[in-house]
Amino acid sequence: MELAARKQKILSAIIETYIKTGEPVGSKSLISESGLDVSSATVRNEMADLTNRGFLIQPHTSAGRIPTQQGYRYYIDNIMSVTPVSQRGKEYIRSVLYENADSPESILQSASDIISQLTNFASVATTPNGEDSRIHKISFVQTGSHTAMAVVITSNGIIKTKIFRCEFIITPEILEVFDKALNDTFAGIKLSSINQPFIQTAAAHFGELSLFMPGVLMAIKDASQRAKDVSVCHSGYTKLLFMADVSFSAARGVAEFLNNEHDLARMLENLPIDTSVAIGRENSRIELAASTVVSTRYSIDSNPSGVLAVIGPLRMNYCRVISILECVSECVGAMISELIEI
Amino acid sequence: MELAARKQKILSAIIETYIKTGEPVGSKSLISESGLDVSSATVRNEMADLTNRGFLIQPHTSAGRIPTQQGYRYYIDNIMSVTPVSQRGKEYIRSVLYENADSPESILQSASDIISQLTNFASVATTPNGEDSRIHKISFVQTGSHTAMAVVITSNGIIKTKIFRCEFIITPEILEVFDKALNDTFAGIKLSSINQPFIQTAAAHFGELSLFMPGVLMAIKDASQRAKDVSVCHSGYTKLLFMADVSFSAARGVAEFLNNEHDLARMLENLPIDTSVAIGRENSRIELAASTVVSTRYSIDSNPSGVLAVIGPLRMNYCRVISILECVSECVGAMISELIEI
DNA sequence: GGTTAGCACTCTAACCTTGAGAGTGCTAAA
DNA sequence: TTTAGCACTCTCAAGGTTAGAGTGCTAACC
Repeated sequence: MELAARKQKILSAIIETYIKTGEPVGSKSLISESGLDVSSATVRNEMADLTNRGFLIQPHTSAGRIPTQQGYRYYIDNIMSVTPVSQRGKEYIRSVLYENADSPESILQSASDIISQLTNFASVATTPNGEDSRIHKISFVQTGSHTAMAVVITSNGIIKTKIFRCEFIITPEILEVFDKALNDTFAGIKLSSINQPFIQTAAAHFGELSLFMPGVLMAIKDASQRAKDVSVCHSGYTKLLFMADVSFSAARGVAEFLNNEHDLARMLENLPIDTSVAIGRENSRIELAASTVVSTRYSIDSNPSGVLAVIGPLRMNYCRVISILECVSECVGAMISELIEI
Repeated sequence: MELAARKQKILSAIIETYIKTGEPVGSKSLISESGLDVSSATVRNEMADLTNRGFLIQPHTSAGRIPTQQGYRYYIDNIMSVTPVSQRGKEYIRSVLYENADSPESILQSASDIISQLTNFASVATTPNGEDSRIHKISFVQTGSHTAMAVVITSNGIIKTKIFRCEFIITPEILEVFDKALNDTFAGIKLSSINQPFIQTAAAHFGELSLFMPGVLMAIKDASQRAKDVSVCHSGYTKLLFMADVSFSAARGVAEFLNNEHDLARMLENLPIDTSVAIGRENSRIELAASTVVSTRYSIDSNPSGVLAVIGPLRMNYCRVISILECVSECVGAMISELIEI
């Protein structure tokens, strides 16, 4: 549905005013604020039409108009143009991310923090999906007389550790045996194929050595599992409380959904590759029917990987949020790519 | 201030009814619910007296009474008796904690989770203070051609890792040199003395070897720092939203305080050793003036260590919360002690 | 002296009414 | 096609009313 130029202009002005003020926008206040060169009556006619077509609604007869989900959608798709973050802003973002650039997880946590800080909304970031990555190396560190830590390093740079316990006293020699046997067995194996049957087959393969191994094998399975699973960093959840135009019970629903890492990860996994905006009921989850999720994926070595997203009310400065997300995404992608190459 | 037996009985009945219902308790409804063998007029006289003495207040003239901070205090100190968690409950708690019993941190996270789940309030748990503990061992794991992970194990069983980067290509031989040199230097050193000057002295001591070491030394300093610092596990923060008798802005203040890990850790550090209840303004933090913090410390090898705490409204079932906290505390202490011995 | 029945009193919460203000849609004229 | 004008609608805030809950006080009772 194409809108005439003036209708677009009026829709745009209403949305931008509403985003700024949070108040329903009336015909009179609109012309005084946005410098449209027509009378309020003309604006009223246009508004009535935009309302009929579903771009605006009136909370009640004597109130101004506010944008509908469809109104925001049209604005985002056809009117809004995103200006990238300024050079100075970009440098600031990069410097903040750089402070904790040791591991993908810490970069993503910083990313989530800074997105939340800059947008003032809740923010989440997922680690790259490890479904296709493989075991690169397994190492062991003795941590006690009966305990040791397995360190699993994957081909996509994720490092997971797991402490395990043995019935017998651990010696450097035993760890060496573990190291050799397990790297022989696991190196190059896809994380997704390390499941219970695989572990059992491996144990059988080790013969009598396997008697020593239940703890080790479970530790490796656990660490591989966690390396494969997408984990979710988040920041600024308390900011959800201050989404004024959302009811208390809706905020409660959102908070509970976000705290359920499993469901959240699944929803984030299904988001598209490009920057996208899911407004209200466009979201796949009913809990988010009164929220907007703006998301993008960062790329590692040009392959789209994890998600960065902002969760906020429908009424948000989409331009600003998208530009921040894209800037952080670019920096995160570059940093993680660099981290893995080395 | 000692209260006569009947006054105690009435105060107790009012508090217990109020905790259950959340409604101000009137003289008439009190006798019908709590089986006191006197008339409502007598109860009214006693209530008037308890109000004069500061144990109760009336929200307004025509409402019933609700307990004041002082009322709760008297109830907790002189009336309430805590019945320990049932055997079955205890077994349940232990089994949940056992699922993730690899490290102190994971035990404490599970502890926080289960406390929040059982009490339906927000819960926090701190790791043991590492101020007095020492470096037990440092190990290295190669993670990339230019990166490696330092693993710092402390005398109190905390294990921290930190990835660092070197300008040169890392080989097993180099890591061996690091291992030897650094264990010689750091083993037995108190975490609290590993600061910037110490690192510089150590670097000077290494002579030309130190040129290779800036990344390593910083990694060890960082890991030691984190092993020393108390870290805070938390759970159920969203439950703060549903504390009905607290205003929205107060909930906001609490949420923001809890999200500030540094201030929160400092407050928790200053809590007493025994189980304690800080009601409303008894809390050291102004943000918690409308909340109650119930806390206890778990003991590692009979030494009081970190804190387990519940943060909720004044109106909570203190009996139940205290018994749950003490039960979890006992289990956590035993598990961490066991973990370290091994 | 402690306890109780009775009663006047107070206060809130819920409801209604009212008026001001904001914004609209429609109509007729430009 | 645009605009001025106007009657209309609806919300919000303020003020008023009523029912109900709970109180404190007094006088009688044990």
